[in-house]
Amino acid sequence: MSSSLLSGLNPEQLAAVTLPAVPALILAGAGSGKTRVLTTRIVWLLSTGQVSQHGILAVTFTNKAAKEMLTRVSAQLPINARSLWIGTFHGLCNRMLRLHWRDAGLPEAFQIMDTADQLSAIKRLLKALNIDDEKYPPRELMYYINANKEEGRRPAEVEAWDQHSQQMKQLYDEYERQCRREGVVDFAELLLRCYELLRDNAALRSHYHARFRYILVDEFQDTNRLQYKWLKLLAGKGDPLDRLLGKQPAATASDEAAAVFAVGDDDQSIYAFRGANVGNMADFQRDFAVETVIKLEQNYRSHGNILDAANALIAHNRGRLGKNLWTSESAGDPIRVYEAASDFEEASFVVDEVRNLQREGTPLADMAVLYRSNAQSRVIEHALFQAGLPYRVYGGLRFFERQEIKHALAYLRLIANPDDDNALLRVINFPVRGIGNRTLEILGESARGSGTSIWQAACSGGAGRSAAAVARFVQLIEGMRAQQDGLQLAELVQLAIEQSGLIEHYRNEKEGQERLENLDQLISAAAVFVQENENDVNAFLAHASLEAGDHEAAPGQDALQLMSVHASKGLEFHAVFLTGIEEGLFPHDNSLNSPEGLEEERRLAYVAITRARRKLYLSLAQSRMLHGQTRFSIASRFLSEIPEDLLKWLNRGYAPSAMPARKIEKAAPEHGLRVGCTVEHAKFGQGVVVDYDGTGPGANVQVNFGAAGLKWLALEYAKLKLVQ
DNA sequence: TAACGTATACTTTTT
DNA sequence: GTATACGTTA
Repeated sequence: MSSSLLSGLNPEQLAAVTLPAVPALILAGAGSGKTRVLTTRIVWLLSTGQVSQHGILAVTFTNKAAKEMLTRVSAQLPINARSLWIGTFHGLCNRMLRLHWRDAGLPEAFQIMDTADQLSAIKRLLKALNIDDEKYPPRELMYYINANKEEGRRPAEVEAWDQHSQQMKQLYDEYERQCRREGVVDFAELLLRCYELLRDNAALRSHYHARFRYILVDEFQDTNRLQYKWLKLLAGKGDPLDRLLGKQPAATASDEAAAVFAVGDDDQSIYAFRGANVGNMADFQRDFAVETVIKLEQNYRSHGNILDAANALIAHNRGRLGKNLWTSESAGDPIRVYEAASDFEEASFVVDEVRNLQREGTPLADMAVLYRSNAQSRVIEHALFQAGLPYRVYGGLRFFERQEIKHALAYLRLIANPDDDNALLRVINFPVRGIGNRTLEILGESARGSGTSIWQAACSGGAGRSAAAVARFVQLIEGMRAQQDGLQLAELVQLAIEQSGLIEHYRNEKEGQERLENLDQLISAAAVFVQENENDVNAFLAHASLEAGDHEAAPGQDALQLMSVHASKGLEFHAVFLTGIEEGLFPHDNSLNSPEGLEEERRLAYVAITRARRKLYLSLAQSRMLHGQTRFSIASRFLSEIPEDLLKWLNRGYAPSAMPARKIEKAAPEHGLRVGCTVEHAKFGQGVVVDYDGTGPGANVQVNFGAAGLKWLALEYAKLKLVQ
């Protein structure tokens, strides 16, 4: 082992990297060198000969993180990237299911549905079963199905008390049937199927159990219940319930269990809304009898004031595992706070300040504007555009989600598996070939009547008036299928987009130029995929579903980074502008119903603050356009949770001279209060007048007190003091 | 069958 | 304010 591998690690990092084969929980604070610890441990394990490349499994949440890990490991060791099982939960499960499709009860060419595919599959199911989608909204059903799968529950295990829940359960069951009939799996199914495969197949389980002696988990706080159960099974810790049911042999001796190295930060858990369960961290310690907990608290990213602010803020959360970041860096600049009269003014503040920083030599790409919700980006984008500052917005449509790409992939899917009704319905009439709704209804009914796919129904004719058009479509697909042998993947893609008429169609469309370019890029993507992986359509299609591509606009040019706080997790910037720290926005109104919701918002703010290396700006707007109307708000409670001495108000005492134009619909009130005024209440503190009713002595005003809520008050009794 | 217009809703998001 | 979804009309 080269000594340089471990040099430069701090004592805690070194301890974590060189742990023996024991279960361990690493609490890695923001900027504490988490990725470095993970990759160095892998390299250390391999280079000291403790384990072979086959014996390690490392799992992450995002493809980006997996790629990063693989790149860093292979930079330090000559490894065969394919023999190392480093990937996302879904990627690794897909890998296992492709290897054991028969044991998993899947067709060899099973296809993966992304969220959009799943939603349309559900809509189609509801239509076929004649279910009122007002009473059973497709989105709700999708959420229900995924939530159950992520708890590891099949329809049979779902409890149902009343009529509605029984129907939901029934629909879950029907949905599964439909998926089976069409040979498709959704994202949650990949995990559940893989879990069940290991649970029910003792031979496979012991094979993988013997193989993966070291399991490393990144972002452990974001795991959901099913992911945790999967990990437990893979590590040889079994599932106590299944053991009781006799579905699994008695517990293997604990020394046989794989060494699970879980890295996470409970303070950065911001995905509870999509099923992440921070409780897994406590469960892990209990279930695996974890004795080694290492805290990485030294932060190598930010200046002291920024860390102090983050620490002070997050200290307001309860039930933390406990951690305090520190740095050997100086305190640095204070955190600058700017209170703007409107969202426009907030945006122009950002523009001015970005220009200043740029003049000082900070590259635009090293500055980020963060916001709680994507809708906030518009105003900022507008201001940046006007100012001629280049910027990039994260969170747009991704490559494999583009309409033209999904269409092209649908043809490929039909080549691989014509029973994929989702794919068939997407393109049977695109480009238009005179197959309308009525025809599809007939085909759908006929398919359902005989329990087959629509493709089968289309093949057996009987499509009514459009029979000829349907027959031509069947021939088209059959023709493509017949030609696929011996073709390179890229050639097959080209063939599909040409023969389907997609190229022709977009060539005739006014705005089709970009789409044509994207289709061209798809051919290139296929060529690259074959280089890096294998010449296999199914593998390519899985790749397209699991790795929808970059979320960002074209890189290259130096550009300011715009993104939601969620999207910023894991990134860092010289300067960070956290905008819209207002009650109702951040914390968001929808999160205020529960204490857990508020705590997640606070963690979100913690994540945002800890993205900044040197300069942090917090800004808010007293009024902003939201959903087409002006909203007034007061400063976020999070602002008051940061010690005042860390903050530098750039315009405190600033009088809102230019209150935004607002149509006066009501007579001028006699009480002198106007919408937008700040008032003080003895009990509720400061708030903003949002609305009023009446003008005389019996008048009521509605005030947003932020933390204390939105309240209607009778002016006569509530002694409101006008502030400023 | 397709295009066009009006109604509706809407935090955050990876796989 | 904007995207999307559905219903109506040519």
